[in-house]
Amino acid sequence: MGTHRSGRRREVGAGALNPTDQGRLDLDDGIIAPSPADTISIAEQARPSGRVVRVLPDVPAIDREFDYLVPASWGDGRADRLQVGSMVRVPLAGRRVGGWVTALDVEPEPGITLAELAKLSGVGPDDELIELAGWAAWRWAGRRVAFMRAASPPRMVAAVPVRAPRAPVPSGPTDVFHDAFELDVAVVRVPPSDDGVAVSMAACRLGDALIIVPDVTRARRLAIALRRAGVKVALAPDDWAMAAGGATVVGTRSAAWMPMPALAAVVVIDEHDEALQDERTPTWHARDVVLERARRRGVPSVMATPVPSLEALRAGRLLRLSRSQERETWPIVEVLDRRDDDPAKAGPFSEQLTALIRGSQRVVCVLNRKGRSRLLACATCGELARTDDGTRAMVQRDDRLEAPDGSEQRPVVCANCGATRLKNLRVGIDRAREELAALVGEEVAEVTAESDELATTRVVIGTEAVLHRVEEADVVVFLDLDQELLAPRQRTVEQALALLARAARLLGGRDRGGRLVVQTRQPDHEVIRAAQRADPSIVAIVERDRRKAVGSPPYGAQAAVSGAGGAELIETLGQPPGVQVRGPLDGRWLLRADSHHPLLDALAATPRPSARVRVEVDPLRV
DNA sequence: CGGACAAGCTGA
DNA sequence: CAGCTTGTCCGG
Repeated sequence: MGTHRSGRRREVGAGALNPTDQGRLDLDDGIIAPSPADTISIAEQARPSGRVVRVLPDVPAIDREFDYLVPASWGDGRADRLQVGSMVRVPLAGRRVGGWVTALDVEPEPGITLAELAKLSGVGPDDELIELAGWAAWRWAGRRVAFMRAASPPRMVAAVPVRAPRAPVPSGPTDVFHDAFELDVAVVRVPPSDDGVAVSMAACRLGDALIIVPDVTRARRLAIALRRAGVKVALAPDDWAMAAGGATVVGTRSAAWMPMPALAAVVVIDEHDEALQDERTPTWHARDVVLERARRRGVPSVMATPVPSLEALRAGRLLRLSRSQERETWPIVEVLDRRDDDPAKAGPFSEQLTALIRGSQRVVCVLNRKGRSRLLACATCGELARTDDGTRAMVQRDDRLEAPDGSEQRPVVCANCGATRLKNLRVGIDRAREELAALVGEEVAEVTAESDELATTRVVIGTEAVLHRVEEADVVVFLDLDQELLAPRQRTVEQALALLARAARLLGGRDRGGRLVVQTRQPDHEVIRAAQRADPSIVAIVERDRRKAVGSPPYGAQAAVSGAGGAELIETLGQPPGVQVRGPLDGRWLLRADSHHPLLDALAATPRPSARVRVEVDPLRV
């Protein structure tokens, strides 16, 4: 043996991934003809007589299926309980590993001595989820095992409970949500303070619904609300067994992989939220997983969000309130233009702002300090140091201004007045808190993601996390929205508007009188205009045109390749038709294509090097 | 991933 | 050339 090693290459042809058959990756090895010596040994091998099943071992690096014999001793009933998706333990290369049964009663490849299954551990993902895992492995250039894990119960489940007859859910209003489920895929633009109960109830009236929310707190709340209304709800991932028996499922992004034997409708609440995407590779997005699931099952999907992403708008039809109605659902937005403030002595608090904070009830100040990007402004005229297209902040490196990706450079000169002295606008949150406390003459609490007690002071300050920790406010102030507007990220602008929508949730609609205050040096920015006019379309249109022009998602496909094995992967990938390869920049390559298929098919057909590779499809940072 | 085995390196 | 490290292959 050993003479035909190099012939063992996995063939995953583009043909295996046409739209009707995307779930199947052909994982059989294309084995070349064995040598004569091998042929004799194969001929002498007796065909196994017992049942043979195919198993995908739970070892990400292997990502291949193997055949095993069902032990004769399993005639005690275990053999009957064995099904596609069963979780088993199998011997593999001298050790025992977990795995999933992916096919029953298969014809084993000849010439191989089969080992026996070692243990039947429990119930796992069904056919639908196994196929979906195959599709997701293609869609995010990941390993099937990663998705099979996501689709498996958190603790072993011995058997699926039999479901009691479904209690009817009382009929409800013929509202926008009712209409939305008449479409295949719909996006409903909801008020910023919408809690998702109405859309969820509309889904539950159709049968078992799969409902995705961005965080656990909302999942629990929603589950309680639905149970009160008489819906049988399984909370993901703990109620896995209940879901497998048939129930409405509510949960965070992991819920996208819960078993849904009687799926009737899919709901994604706060579709714009970045928490729906896994930041570890594979960087799968729960929205895209459940939309694909619904499509395959032929059931409707509704995404509800105050600020739909372009991906959502492209996937489904937009339904919205009338202009005047939608306007009522957003708070009043006040813009404090800081371009006129003396940059030499302007701190984070303008005079107007100080007065406003003194004269209000509950105030929440947001000063985001995520990311390391500094923000520079001209010390003379206050103009921000931005790239030519004005979309990103430039940083100072040695004697030059540079774009974060190095694509643009210029001397340290203000683009507006030509002055050469710049000032760093960044202020630490600690200093801002002290300054604010001195200005208002009272205690100001700092709220961070880590702080566990709710702040009791009238005025609080914090990073973005404060918007998740405080339920209600009369004034929410963004001390420095420019930080958000110029962050060197993909979807920066959409995320900035999402942040304002999140603040709007604490304030309620126009009639409550709450105020959303924004300090900025870009008062005409589309994000600010969109919030002022309560019209997220303003951002969507600008952003759509921008992304179409450069072909970024969803108007093109991107993948970032990095890690020790990156160079090798790029090498074997070569130059597939319709795929552009750029880089490396800081050890990272960027692949681009006009659509997913050429890019993802090429990645699927490229064997992974043994060294670690990170492939991010449609990455958040470019 | 982790074991097996081969090829390469070192020191006496 | 034993004894060890490093690299590559492969698993049913």
